[in-house]
Parts: sequence; structure tokens; C-alpha cells
Amino acid sequence: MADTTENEFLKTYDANAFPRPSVAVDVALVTIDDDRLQTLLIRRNEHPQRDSWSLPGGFVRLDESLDATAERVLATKAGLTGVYLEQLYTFGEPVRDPRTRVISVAYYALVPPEKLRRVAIGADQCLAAIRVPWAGETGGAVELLAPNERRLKVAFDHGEIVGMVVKRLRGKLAYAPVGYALLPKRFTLLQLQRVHEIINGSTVNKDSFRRRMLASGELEETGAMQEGVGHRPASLYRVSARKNVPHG
Amino acid sequence: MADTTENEFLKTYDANAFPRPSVAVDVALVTIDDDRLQTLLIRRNEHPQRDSWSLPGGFVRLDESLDATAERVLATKAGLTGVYLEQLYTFGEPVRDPRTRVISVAYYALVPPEKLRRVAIGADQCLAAIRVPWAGETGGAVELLAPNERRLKVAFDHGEIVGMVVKRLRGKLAYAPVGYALLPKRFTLLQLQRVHEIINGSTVNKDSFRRRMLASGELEETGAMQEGVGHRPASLYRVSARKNVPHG
DNA sequence: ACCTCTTGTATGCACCAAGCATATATGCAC
DNA sequence: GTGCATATATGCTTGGTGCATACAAGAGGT
Repeated sequence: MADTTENEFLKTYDANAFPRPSVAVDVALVTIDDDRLQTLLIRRNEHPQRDSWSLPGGFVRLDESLDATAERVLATKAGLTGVYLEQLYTFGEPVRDPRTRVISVAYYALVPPEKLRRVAIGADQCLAAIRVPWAGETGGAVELLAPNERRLKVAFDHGEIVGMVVKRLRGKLAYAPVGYALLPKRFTLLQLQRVHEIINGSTVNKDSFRRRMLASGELEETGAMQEGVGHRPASLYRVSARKNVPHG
Repeated sequence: MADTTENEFLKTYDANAFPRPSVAVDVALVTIDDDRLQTLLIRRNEHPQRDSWSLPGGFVRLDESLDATAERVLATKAGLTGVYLEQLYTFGEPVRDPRTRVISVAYYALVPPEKLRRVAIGADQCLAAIRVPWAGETGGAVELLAPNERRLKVAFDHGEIVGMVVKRLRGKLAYAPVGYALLPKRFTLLQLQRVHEIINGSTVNKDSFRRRMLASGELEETGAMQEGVGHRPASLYRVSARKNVPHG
């Protein structure tokens, strides 16, 4: 990791006096509700970027792993534990934060809506809808909408971070069982299909999707059915125990 | 990124006195030569992990982006510029380095073998072959072999880092034009096929591969042919200019 | 000149998964 | 019961892939 020169450097200069960047972990807490991707934002009432909205985050403590920091942020800011959590990308432009050099390790977390609905959304918090302007191909920043559909002013590069979350989800969806983390323990095939469609911003063929999912071996019938839905109830499935699939 | 509490924390305590982790960038410089994946390692002649082999790396300077650090590391340790370079993952276990808390942002670089053969391999450097023990499914650490086929003692978690590079390459190969960065500007379809096979650790059907690549629109005929190959020469292709494909 | 070796290039066919259409089943509201 | 909305099953079409076969083209030996 460090070559001779830099090891010498560290020895010569006292490690704690040598100016180092701060390292923060920012977490995009993502769910699907109201047929949209949503993420939790926090209003900044401090300089810099006061009155803009940012992802929940916190600085990494010296004795704490990055994953542990992300879990602590989720527990502190949203009261959530035991959710699907994965590192996304590390953002390190020198000018991200005018106070000091901050390197931000971005994570994303996936939770089913019922679980997120149980957590209290504080006055300085907001569950923002993610509008993806690039349905077709590439990446970039997304737009974040308040519950009243107004577009939010987003702090730092957090719009790009959420954009990269969507891009990553789309990539993983094709080959990894990632959609289940956004669903309750028992769900119908149509619910799973909606998850895929909302993430990808496109529709899929119902029958093919159904066949593909049932053939994947990731699903297991619960035997139970939907109740009180006003039409023919669908079978409820759960993720197969054997497959070690992350789910909500 | 920081909530009120932590902003206050930063103001109360002098920023530079507050102990922060060091942030390093480690780069896996990957090429394909001798029908194997290879990566550049550097022998450590300093504590810790003395006499083991590590990826080239360096600490992030305060005014330097992470990408710039990775480029500097490549230029300093291998004399290479202008290569395909991409961030991989950030490793932040508190116990990685016994000296101090070091958070390492891992990058990987892809270069064609001819380019790497031109750089001088120093006495404390080594182009190690990557042996992937998990041809089938999952990830984990890889084994790194010296030119004499002896297995190298690898420092820190750098074996896992290279393992994650292979995993990432396999993932990207399926949907992204990533193989071209490991080939010279002009190459035959069979060379491209070998790149795919070596990365994936499996063989592919020649005709299907050929059809798929030609149909992808990523390739362009140069009109030129191989020369002096002792058998029927193959057409030389290059990456299509329109496609904005990274290549060596 | 001819043959042989090796690799490149082209064509046809079988197979499988996805898209698509159609038919039938099932629970709820009336 | 009827109507409605959705679930579920079946069959056909299509495109891509695996596979086999045939042919082309250069190098080198005889």
C-alpha cells in the first residue's frame, strides 16, 4: 500500500499532525412505494449547503469499519437495522465540501416499504421520489421530488450518488437477486414484476417474467394467497431458503 | 453528509488535531500475457508485512482527487499514463494496517501486454500471474504466482482485492466492452475471444462469439491482415470509433 | 507443383428462452 | 347468477446460441 518513500514520510511527520482528509459514509436508503423509487433525504440546517437536502451520513470513526459506519448511520438517522446494505462508490473530488477535504464512501440500503413506513420521518427529513431522466441508456444525476412533487435542491453531489444507485440496481437486477430486498417477506409475482419495471423504467412481458422467475429457483410457494384484493388473489411467494438471497 | 452533531464536533475540535484515517489508493495493474491474467506487485522492504508483495499504492494528497491519485501511482510505480482506469471498491477494516487506520480505495487498470512489456520491471517488482481458484461461481482471494510459478506471499488483503478485480471483470464482460483495453489497437477475433476466455476461466463457442461480436457494432474492419503467422492470416479489427469504447 | 497442416470464414440446422396471443380459472362486487 | 379484473396455463413464433460441416487461404515440407 505505501512504498518506502511514503512510509518514511509517515515516520518523519507525526501521523496525527499530517493533514488528512475526513472520511464520511453517506447512505442512500432506497425503497419502492407508490410505484416509485424513493430515498430518504435530510434537510441541512448548517453551513455549508444550508437548506438543501442531503443523504444521511456520518464520519467514520477510527475503530469502525466502513460497513459499521453505514449501519450506524442507518440506525441513528432512520432507526433501521438489519437491512440490505452494500457499498456503492467512493467520491473524492477535493472540492466537494468547502470546509475541509471530505472523501465520501457511498452506500445504498434497500428496504421494503412497510418497514420504512414504520419509521418516523422527522420534520427535517423527507422521503423523496426519485425521477430518473435517462430511462434508456446512460447515467448521471437524478431529480429528487418532495411529497408535494416539487423538485428538491440537493446538496453536494448527492444527486449523482443516487443516480449511480439506480444504475447499479439496473445492472444487478439482470443477474443478481436484488429485487427481493424491496419487497415484504411474502409477495406476489406481479409485485416482483413491478419492482423490476420501476427500477428499469420499462415494462416487461408478464408471462416471460413469470416463467423466468419460477425457473430461477429463487422462489418458493408459501401456499398462502392474497386476501381482500377485489379480484382473483395471487399466490404468495417467498425467497427460497437455500438460495441465500437478500430480502426484506 | 454530516449532521448537526458532527458539524459541531468538527468545529469544536480542531480539524487537524482530530485523528483521521489515512486514505490510500491501491491500483491493480492488470494485463493478459502468456495466456494468463497478470498483475504488477511490489516487494515490501519496510515494516509492516516486510518481504511480502503488495499492489502499488500511495496516499491521497489533500488537493488531489482519487482518480488523480491512482494515475499518479501508475505513473510513479509503472511509468504508465493514459490507460483504462476504474475505481473498484473501498476497503476499510480497522485492522488492515497495524501502523494506523488506513482506508484503501482500490482501483484497477487494464493495459495491453505490449504496452506493459515496454515498462521496466524493477528488482523489487514482479509481474505476477493470477490464478483464480473459483472458476465456477463465487468470489474470494486469488493466488498470485511469480514468474517461476512459486506462490507469492501477498500483503494485507491485496489477494482479495485482485479477486474482486477478476469478479468485476467477469461481470462487466457480459454487458460492457471491457476486453478491448487488454488488446493492442488492432487485433483478431480469436485474440478477443482468448481475452474473454481467460477472464471467465472457460471456453466459448467460436462461431457464436464471432457472430455476437460482429453484430455488436463495437468492431470495425481495418482491412489489414495478420502477417507471418504460419497459417491462414485473420482479419485485423479495431474498436469502432463511434462507440466510445475504452481500448489499449 | 503438390500435399498437408493449421487456422479463418461461411452456411445450415437443432434447441432454448423470450415475446406474444389465446383460453380458462377464480375471487369479489353487484 | 353476471360482470369484472386479475391469475394461470397452453401453444405458436422468433431470435440467439451451440454445434457440425464444408470450404478458403497462407506456410512449409516433399
